[in-house]
Amino acid sequence: MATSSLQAIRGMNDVLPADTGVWRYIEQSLGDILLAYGYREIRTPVVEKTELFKRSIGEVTDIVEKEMYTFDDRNGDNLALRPEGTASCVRAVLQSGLINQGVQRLWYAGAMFRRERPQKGRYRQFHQIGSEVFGLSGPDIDAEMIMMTNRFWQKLGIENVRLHINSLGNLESRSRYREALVTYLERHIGKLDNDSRRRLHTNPLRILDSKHPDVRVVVESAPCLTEYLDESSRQHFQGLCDRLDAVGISYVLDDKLVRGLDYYSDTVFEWTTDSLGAQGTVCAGGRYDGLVSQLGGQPMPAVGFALGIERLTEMLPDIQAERSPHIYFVGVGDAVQVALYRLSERLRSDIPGLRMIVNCGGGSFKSQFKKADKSGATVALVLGERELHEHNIVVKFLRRDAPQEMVSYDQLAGRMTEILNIRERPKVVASDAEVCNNRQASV
RNA sequence: GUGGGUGUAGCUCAGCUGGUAGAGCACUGGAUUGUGGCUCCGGAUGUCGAGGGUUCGAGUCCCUUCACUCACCCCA
Repeated sequence: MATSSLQAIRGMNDVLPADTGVWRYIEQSLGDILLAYGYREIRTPVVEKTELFKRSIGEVTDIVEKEMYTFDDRNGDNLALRPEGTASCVRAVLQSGLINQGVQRLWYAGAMFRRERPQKGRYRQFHQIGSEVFGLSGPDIDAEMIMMTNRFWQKLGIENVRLHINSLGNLESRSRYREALVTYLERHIGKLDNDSRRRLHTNPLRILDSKHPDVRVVVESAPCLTEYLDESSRQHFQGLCDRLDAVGISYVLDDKLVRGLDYYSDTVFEWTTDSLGAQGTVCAGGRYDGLVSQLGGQPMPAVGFALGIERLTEMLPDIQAERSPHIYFVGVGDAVQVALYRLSERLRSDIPGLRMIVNCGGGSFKSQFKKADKSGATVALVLGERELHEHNIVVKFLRRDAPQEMVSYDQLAGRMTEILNIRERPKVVASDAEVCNNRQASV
């Protein structure tokens, strides 16, 4: 790789044709499940005012302090590439008034940006699929989301993931706990590493999931978050556990699980794996009942989660979606070139869903057949001078030991349909409204 | 931001104590002048990541820098 100047930005990757199939497979599979649970898609801009993220994620989090891509717009606004999806989603829902139109089950997918040092499973531009629900305060919706994510893994065939759950309690109990924790940690300050000391007064809960061995020992006997929960938080959390038990989803109660973003309260959860090295979190989320009002709306309960697509792609076996062409159309000789396109275009019209590569750039029979083989096509159609005169086409099987056939122009589409067993993809419905209309029409 | 490892052909890599590049795969042409996959024969390909230094001479040694990668950190 000698070209140095025209490279992609560090930590921002191309997804090449060999991999786009996996991406599509993930996006489509998860999109289907979200649709099945009644979640609707929302799309928001990649750029927002920096202020939005400061007020939601938290001023003293690492994301806001040192990982955001920010810049001044020409009018003086300070803007940022979004480091996560929740803040934008809340903003959009407030701005549009959707928040006042009853319960909203929403999902989004898109690129997020954090300026971190790249490593396995962590990139500066990465892609998340996430979901946010507004207007429900009970543990039922928390459970629903976890059930839905559980279904993601089933659908994708991912088995080596574990669910961790915890409750952070409401704002009051959390700040009481925070005080107790700080008091405790200050007594053991000698054993804390620099990072933990720095956090002691900015984001002390994060010290709980430190990987530093000495710090872990200190944390072992720290005050327990669970003991500070009030009755309603306890009941909420118990309600979640009961529902997970009921559907047979196993989980680890992890009282050291806190999340890095400030806005979480009560339920937090995390799906992790040990097959991804240091970046083991595949999907994470939780409840954030305070965020909507924090951003200027009426108080409104909310839950959400996000998952990292790159991390999923690395956990998936090579599921090469069947995308090879059905037909490679070989055409040799100047005289056949016009007829070649008359036939191939007619064939495309006659067989919806047909995947066909028409040879371009000329070449001998031999070289065209080599390309046909390499394309992975099931059959080669052959049009040469001879076929042109006799008004027929040679059908040659590339993957099966069968004699080649001679077919007339008029029989071609019929014979190809027999051979290739093509299923047309179901039509995508444009909008929810259209679904309703269709339903009424068919009643 | 901090540490470790690695940068040689499109890909995977070899290149001993310094003597100015090689293999396999892939690509391409032919054997087979209208038929791919197997076999055989031939061909093209490199600013040896970049810049500087030491040396008669640097892929090889030294410095700087960039990128990739893993871990810390962070988090999806």
